[in-house]
Amino acid sequence: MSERLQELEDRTRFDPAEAEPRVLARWLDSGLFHAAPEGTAEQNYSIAIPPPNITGSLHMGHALNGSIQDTLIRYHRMSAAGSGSPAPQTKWILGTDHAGIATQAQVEKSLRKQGIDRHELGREEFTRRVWEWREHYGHTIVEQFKRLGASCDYEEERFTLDEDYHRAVVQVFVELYEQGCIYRDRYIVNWDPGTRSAISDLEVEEREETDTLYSIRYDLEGGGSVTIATVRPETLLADTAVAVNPHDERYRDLVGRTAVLPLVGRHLPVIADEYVKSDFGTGQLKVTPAHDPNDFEIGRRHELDQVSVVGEDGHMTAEAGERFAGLTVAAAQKAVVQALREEGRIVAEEPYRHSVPYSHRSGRRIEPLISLQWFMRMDELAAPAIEVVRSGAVRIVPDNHRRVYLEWMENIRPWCLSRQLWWGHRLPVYYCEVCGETHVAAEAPERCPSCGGDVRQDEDVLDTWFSSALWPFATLGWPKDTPELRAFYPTNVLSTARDILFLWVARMIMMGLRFTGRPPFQEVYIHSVIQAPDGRRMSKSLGTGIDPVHEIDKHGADAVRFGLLAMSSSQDVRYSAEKVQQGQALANKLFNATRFALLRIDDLNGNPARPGELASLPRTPTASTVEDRWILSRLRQVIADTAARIESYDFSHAALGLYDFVYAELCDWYLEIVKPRLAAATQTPDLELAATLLYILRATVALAHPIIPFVTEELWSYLRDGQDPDDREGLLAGARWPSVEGLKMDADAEIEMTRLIEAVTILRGWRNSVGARPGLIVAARLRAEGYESTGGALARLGRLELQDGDAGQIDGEAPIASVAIPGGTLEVLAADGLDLAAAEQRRAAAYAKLEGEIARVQGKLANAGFVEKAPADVVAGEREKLERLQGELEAL
RNA sequence: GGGCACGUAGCUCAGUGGGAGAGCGCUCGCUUCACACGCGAGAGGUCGGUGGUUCGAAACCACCCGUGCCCACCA
Repeated sequence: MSERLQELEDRTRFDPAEAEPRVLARWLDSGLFHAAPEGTAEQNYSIAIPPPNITGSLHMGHALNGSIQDTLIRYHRMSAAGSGSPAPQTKWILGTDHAGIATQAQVEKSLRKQGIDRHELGREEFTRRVWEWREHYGHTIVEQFKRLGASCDYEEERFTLDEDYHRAVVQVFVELYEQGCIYRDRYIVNWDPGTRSAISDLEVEEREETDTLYSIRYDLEGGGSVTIATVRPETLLADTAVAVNPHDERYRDLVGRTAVLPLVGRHLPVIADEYVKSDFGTGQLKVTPAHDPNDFEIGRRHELDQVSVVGEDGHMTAEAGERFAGLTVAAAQKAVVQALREEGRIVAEEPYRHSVPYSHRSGRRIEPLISLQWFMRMDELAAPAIEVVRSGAVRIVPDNHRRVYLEWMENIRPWCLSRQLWWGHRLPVYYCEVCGETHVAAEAPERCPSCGGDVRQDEDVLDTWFSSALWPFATLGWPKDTPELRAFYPTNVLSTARDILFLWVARMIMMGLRFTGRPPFQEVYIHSVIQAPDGRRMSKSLGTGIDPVHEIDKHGADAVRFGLLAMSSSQDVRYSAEKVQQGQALANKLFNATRFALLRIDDLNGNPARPGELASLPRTPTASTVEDRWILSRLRQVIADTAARIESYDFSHAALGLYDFVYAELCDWYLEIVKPRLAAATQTPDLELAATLLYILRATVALAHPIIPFVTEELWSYLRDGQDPDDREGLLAGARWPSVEGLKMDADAEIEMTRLIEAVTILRGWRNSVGARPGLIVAARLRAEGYESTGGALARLGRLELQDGDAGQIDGEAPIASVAIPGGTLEVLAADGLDLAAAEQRRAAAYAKLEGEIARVQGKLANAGFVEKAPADVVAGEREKLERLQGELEAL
């Protein structure tokens, strides 16, 4: 026995903590994960990772998506191996996102702990500190992806703020500006007082809340009054009109009159606008153009004044008047209500349930306010992006997301691009200090091109998603025409969670089409969201988060990968520790099955000390026994199923199908059946069995590799024969996907084995019910058809001593019991100490059940409707079934 | 308000037109010479409800009840 096998013999269980770091190191050293920029994207396979934030650490979503992508990548890398010369390349594009707001907030927080405010440092020093922070902490998540076994191209890690990347961003901005898509406007935006920046519509989260709806009376000049309703009385200070619906008969006379704003005394015109719903409240609406998006539109239509009373810091401005200036919005609300009450202007107060906007970033309540920002018109970019999805050039899986995408795109609105932050891509916009002209250019002008005056760059940075939108091509060197771009763009699939379908996926499609003329990927796979076991959202703040790295430490990366894939489905799922356990069990099972077989093969080989011997075994198994033919037939099936399931993103069935094959077919039946052959072979070498076993194990380990790469790689180091030219670096990660060529679908073997399995199961049940201990060998006589090749296995697995003899007696003895099995019966002869009463009970129950089934089938066949209308094969099937059941009944 | 899902064994989920399944948990038995993270055998289900289509419905349709998610500018 070789030293390695000797060592294997002592390892009775697979220890991920010990093996995984070792395997990972070999992978990283091998260079196998690096894809050479050769060939075309049509030949190659590529995926661009959704770039994790540098602030992040691996959470369940990353772990699931990492498992999904790595399964795809490894499967395709293996499929490519040996498929041509040179083999197609498989690349998983890796990188991280600078994540403007999130990162800035994180670094600000850590500075604050040291008592430093970013404004003390100034912009340049602050961004320097962020870069420093990134050097220290920004790679955590990449290291964690390695723990998961993710086979990204680590040799080329991108970052959305790299110089090259920045050039791409600037070029896109400048072009879109020159084409008139990007413009600057004073517009009402979602202002986040927490980050003190504008944010986009998509970063706003609505929450249902109960507030007080106040009805407030405004006097009209010349007598009379109007009554408006509001949940935000403090914004009344910024009212510049009162509006009614033009078709509202009640208020026709009011239009054109003037209302007097309480507390302030401002004169407000009463205007007519279609927006006002006559049937809501009093049908009279206060108009606050500076603090409500709808009122802003009304204001534009009627050229109303804009009075801003809420400032960017979330406090009331000077325009709110002396009494309120400087108060927080909440305090101002109380003060305004108090003042109105004193004046007797509050007509009614009632609780009111409505949705309130909050910042997804800071958690603070959004203050709509007017601000000078950069925007991008989207309709022109959206049109082709709608078309590619509509036509199927880009396929969204599962396809119920397709409609959601299309509907959003069809109603797309301008995108607020600028953010009042320091960390990010600074806008390539320059203003002349002298003539005030705006210049948008890739290179900063030294002086104003118009008047020669000094220029200053816009202070703002771009929304992070603007740079993310370029990810699939900016990472490959665009706008230069690089070999990388030719080899890997467009990518094959984008795998991501649903929550960034609009934020990111839609924008990548738009930008990809606009700047490369092609969609950035052919398919979008939207994976599940993993919820906490109790169905709540997994989140740190709720305390419901489960740390995948911790789970990897505990159960191994294979277990976590298997578990997550097995959990995933087309909808959200709850985290299932049991599935991870199942994965761990599978890894261990496969390890032990291989270990067992290898140690026996060493014996079979007939020669203890020649490791090369295995290599000289026949490459293709010559299956001559029924169990060999059967397992190879099943192997063919599981290889084909697994491939089809991976390719159709059906990961849970890929994982569970693999589990079933390994557990049930390979271990419970095949290995159990061949054990006597293995035992016999210790005397006489059995190279045919050795070859078959090796063949099956190599194929099984290889087909499991995309899902559980670590344990399979470890096993490959024992199984590889060193002769395969495609066995790159001696690693399974570079070996080829098992072929179904040479594997036959063997229907006869499947029928025979199914019969055997059923018979053994029935027999074991019988033994259990009569209290036959495993050690007790029961003498029996087989009176059934179809066990010509499997009788030996039946005897061994059923712990029987099969005897020949005429029906009805042996040595003058009549059978003491009979057990119905497919194709006949098994007559049990003398056996002491069996609880035959229990067996009789069991038999009676089986009999009753059979009778019931027969009655049901007979009823069906007696039904004229069924016989006439059901398909012929179904009817024939029922007839056959009836016959079989009657035979079984007879036997009982 | 509009849209998309989901409701199957104690738990988490498969199954989507012809004999109710898996993993875990539970019960019983087993140190059977790979694995006790193991092996074998069991118990456990009016497939949310009602009606319809069909020879036949867990599956298809309608409505109802319950749960979740997304989108949306009614103060």
